[in-house]
Amino acid sequence: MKIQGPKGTKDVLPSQAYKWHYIESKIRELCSINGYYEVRTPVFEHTELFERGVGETTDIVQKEMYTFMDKGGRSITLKPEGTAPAVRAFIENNIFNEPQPTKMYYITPCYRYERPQAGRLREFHQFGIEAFGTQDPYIDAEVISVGMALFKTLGIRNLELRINSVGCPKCRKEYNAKLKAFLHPELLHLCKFCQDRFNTNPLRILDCKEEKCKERLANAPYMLDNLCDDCKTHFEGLKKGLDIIGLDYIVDPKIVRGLDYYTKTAFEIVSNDIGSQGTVCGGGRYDGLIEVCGGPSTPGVGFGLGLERLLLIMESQGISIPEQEKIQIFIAAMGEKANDMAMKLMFMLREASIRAEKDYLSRSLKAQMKYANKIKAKNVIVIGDEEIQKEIIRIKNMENGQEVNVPLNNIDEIIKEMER
RNA sequence: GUGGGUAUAGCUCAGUUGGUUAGAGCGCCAGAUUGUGGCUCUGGAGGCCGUCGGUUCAACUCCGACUAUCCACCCCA
Repeated sequence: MKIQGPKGTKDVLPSQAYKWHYIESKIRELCSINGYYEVRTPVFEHTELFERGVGETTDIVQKEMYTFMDKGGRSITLKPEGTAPAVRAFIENNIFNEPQPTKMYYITPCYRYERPQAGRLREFHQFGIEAFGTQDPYIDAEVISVGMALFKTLGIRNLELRINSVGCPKCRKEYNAKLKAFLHPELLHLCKFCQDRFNTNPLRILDCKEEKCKERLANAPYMLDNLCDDCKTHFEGLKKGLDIIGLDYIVDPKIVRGLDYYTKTAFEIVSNDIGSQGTVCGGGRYDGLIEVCGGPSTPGVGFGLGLERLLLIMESQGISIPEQEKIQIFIAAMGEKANDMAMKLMFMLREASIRAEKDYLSRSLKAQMKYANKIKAKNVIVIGDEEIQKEIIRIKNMENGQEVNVPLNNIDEIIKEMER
């Protein structure tokens, strides 16, 4: 019986890995320019970190985590997101004692037990950044700008930046009461999902796509209109910050984040090109999270960005990625002696950092030429008895078909000829 | 967790109203005079038609279950 990869996982094959390398290199370059430094945290953490950090009531914690007992009887969970582990590392290593803000980024696999669909896997990869230690709304704008800059450098178009404020614990509590008071008499007229949401996540009701719900909720109060002075000032600061750096945005009072830790700023970057899972980047501020995880009261802001979704958008927009480097020279050999010579020559060329390759399947010369063509080798060296005897090899340029003779033992000359 | 689609060669897919040796294109391998690729031509390998059960004289084709996969809901990156 054939063994398959687990549901919701995807191999990145050798012929495709260059796409990931390309995106990762762009990310690292961008983070460096913006002053974010990489943090690498384990793929698994104590379950409690996510229960506290992500929130006990969230779908992620309640039904989507890969949780198991290790042999020491500890409850372990594969990370479902990157922020909580980054926060844990920040606290555990006392980074809060260093000059603030602390700006870090990560590229990491994440695990969520969900039904796979377009743009959603059980193992997926996230690029995220976090800025700890300041409440300045301009750093919220900076964080958003890093996400937007990545899309820009990759040539991705047609994205929408949507921003909102989800308030702070103080004003959210008042607002929740107000919202529930509004919703309660409407409850029977809403769809069954919304009736469930009333208890679990009333904010989500505002985002329901059912027509009848939309009608009933036309006059519902929004968090955005009920912010306390502090949160209101912060949101104005964010908008001003985005204006200053010239980022277009849409204020969308319906944006809700699914993780409990968000406060004030919430934002999404959305694409219409990849099906229903259009949010490619989502994030916001989480001023209570570090304290909840056992650290000193410290504000923070960040985002997570799905790399598979990023790749999907690039694919659907026909954005080309520089291909991986091809073999520079293929060494075709005829006969045992020539094969030994090819082996030696190949390693000498590689020592000189030339991407050289030879035949390993005892193919005929013709088949070796075909193979060289197929792997897009730029040049082919042909070695046979005649060449060994004369100590001269022939280099063929595969683009124009021209051949030249070069002394067998002169690596410099060979390299010069093939770069011609 | 809920709903819908799909399952035939390595890949993308055909396969007539159930009927006898299951096909194509691409890919792979080998040839087209003796030591040279791309184009073309010829040949070859490769399928328990997802699995199990049922209907039938007869099932790739019809029915059921299971599994896998895709898409959508939920939710999220």
